[in-house]
Amino acid sequence: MAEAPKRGKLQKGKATIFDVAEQAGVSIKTVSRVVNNEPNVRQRTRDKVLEAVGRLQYRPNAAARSLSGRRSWVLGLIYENPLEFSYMKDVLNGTLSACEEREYSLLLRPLTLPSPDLVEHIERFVIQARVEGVILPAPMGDLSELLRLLREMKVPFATITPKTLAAGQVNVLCEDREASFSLTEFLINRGHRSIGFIKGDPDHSASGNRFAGYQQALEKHGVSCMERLVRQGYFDFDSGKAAAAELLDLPEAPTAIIASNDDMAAGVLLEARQRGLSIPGDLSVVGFDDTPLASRLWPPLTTVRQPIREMAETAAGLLMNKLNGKAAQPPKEPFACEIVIRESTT
Amino acid sequence: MAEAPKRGKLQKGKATIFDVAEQAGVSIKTVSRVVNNEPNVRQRTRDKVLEAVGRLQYRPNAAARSLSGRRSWVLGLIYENPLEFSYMKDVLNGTLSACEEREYSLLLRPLTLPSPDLVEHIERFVIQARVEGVILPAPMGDLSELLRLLREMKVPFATITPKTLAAGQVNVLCEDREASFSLTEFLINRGHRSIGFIKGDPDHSASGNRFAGYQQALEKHGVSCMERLVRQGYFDFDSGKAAAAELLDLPEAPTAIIASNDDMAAGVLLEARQRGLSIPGDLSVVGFDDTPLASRLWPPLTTVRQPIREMAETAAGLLMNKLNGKAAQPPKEPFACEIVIRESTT
DNA sequence: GGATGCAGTGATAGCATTGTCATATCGGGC
DNA sequence: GCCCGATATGACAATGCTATCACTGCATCC
Repeated sequence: MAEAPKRGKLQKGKATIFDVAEQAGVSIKTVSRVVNNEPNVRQRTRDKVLEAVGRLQYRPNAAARSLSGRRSWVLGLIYENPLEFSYMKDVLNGTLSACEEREYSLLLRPLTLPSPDLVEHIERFVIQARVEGVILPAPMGDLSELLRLLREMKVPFATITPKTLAAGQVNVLCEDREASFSLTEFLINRGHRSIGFIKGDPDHSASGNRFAGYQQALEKHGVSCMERLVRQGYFDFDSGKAAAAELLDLPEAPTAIIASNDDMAAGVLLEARQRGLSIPGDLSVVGFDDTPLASRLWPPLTTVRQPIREMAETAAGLLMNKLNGKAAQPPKEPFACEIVIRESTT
Repeated sequence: MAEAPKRGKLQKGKATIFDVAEQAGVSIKTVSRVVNNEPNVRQRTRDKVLEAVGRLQYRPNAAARSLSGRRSWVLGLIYENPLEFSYMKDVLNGTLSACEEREYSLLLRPLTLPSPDLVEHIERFVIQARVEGVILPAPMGDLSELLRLLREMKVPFATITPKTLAAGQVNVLCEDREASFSLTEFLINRGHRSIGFIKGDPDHSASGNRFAGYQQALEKHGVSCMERLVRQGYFDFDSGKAAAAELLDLPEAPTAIIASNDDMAAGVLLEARQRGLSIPGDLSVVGFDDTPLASRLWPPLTTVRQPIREMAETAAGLLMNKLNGKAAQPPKEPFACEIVIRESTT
């Protein structure tokens, strides 16, 4: 009856910092130092503590750590809801892998646009979970209201977008314009002069950039950009098919069509096939993004690929550096895109 | 200099339960009651508190709540790493939506199999983040080591798998066998008697079930199941294509091929096309899962769809019910699958 | 009229960690 | 042998919440 033990009996995996301290014969603060790799702990002490940690299977309690340290070690990923999956798959993989490396957790926040309770959602996200920083893959970087809100809440964020944002922001650039330029040039070099273009959703800044690249390539090679060869699409299969129908109905139909993503290109392929056109004999078709779809279509699609996964990983990494006061961003490598030539082009 | 205020000046979104209590003129415990919808608070008091909450933009701090309440309000989703995306997309959407509804957070844990440090990963996940329960989409339910580990750690889990697990477990069943049975029967009814089958990865129990459904349908209709018409695949495009090549090389090639998923069916389509076969004229092809790919292929693929998203949502919901001591699972609805007939079959 | 019960409320003790600051120890230099 | 500055360690408060239990009224019961 002398003195109740400070903590209850140990249960596997439920050891606390007190148990470790007791086992190692040091104070809890020292355990904390060791566990967090802080300096000023003698090697012998460190070893003792680590041994106790191992024996007790001690794992610091994330909640306590975050409450006490006023750091949540949580990153948020805000993305557009009906998600373009092959893109988000890469974003997700890249972000997760960066988080894992630095022992951050990742919280997902799908957003259906337009979102009337955006503020509500984001506040919940940021205040309640105390999210430290947010990753904004395209097209979230285009939502000025969201950016404003995040700035107002003083939550650092990293964008993956074709748009250059204010300096000092973490901003990994998609080279959409360059990619589109190369792709168009590729077609021109193959002899095409009448090249149709199907734009993407106007709310995505990628759409504008891809179109701009197309225009610039045409201009460079002295091919006039004809408005009648440009159609509006919305990044989905059906709009691609519909736009292709219009283009192919033209008296002087184009000999090649650039769709602003692979899904629309798939639509073009279907429309062409239903008209009995041979591809690439009668019509060359190219897409964007090199989704898994591209290689499974018939014929396999020539497309252009950006290293999305790496870009996301970089964005998350830079963001975490910023959160931890590490050096300003290392010179952003330019993440070159790559044309993947398959059989849908002559 | 009389008495320092108990808390510092308010900053937007940083109000604590003390601030709310002060504003509302009640104790912090009462605020806690209101915020957590606990009973035994007079309506007038409740209103006062809610008003203060609104004015101060108070959001309970998740870390403090979880530390104090010994509940993390976090669910884990463990999935196979190179993810089959269209499947995981549905799983993710369903799980997230269930979590959102009940104000849980979701943590992701991709697992690359085989995983030598599975134990390490899971322990980190479960102990450090204090994950309360885990969702295991197929094929994670097949990893007996993982299940054993979770049981040992006393972490409840919910599986989405064709396999029936021990009673009392949350276990949403995929009707793979039934789906495959229907699909095979569909082909038989269309007159096919020589039906090839490409199995999936033998490590996924779905593979076995899909094959079993095929066999049973053949048997029911008195069509003998010929071993030479069955090939092993691994759920990927290339293995599907290779298996198709073997089947089509047969002296008496099948008139229809069932691939155990859409990606392999896409491989079959490509192989058939390269041999100049007309589809569905010379060969009918069907897949599984109704991925976006299925409707974009040429010809669009007849396939069978299971309501994965709903299944995941249900699994997560049941799991959370269990965690909160709610009634045992309501009679599991049988999540019927549906044959999606497109143009790849006669 | 005193005991009983219960809805409504609050004081206080955790929860498991990190931050702050004080203290102990060490290794030299003289 | 003593002092100094740096290094190493610990005591204790703070974090923001929930759990526990005690307390206050007030209606009900015999």
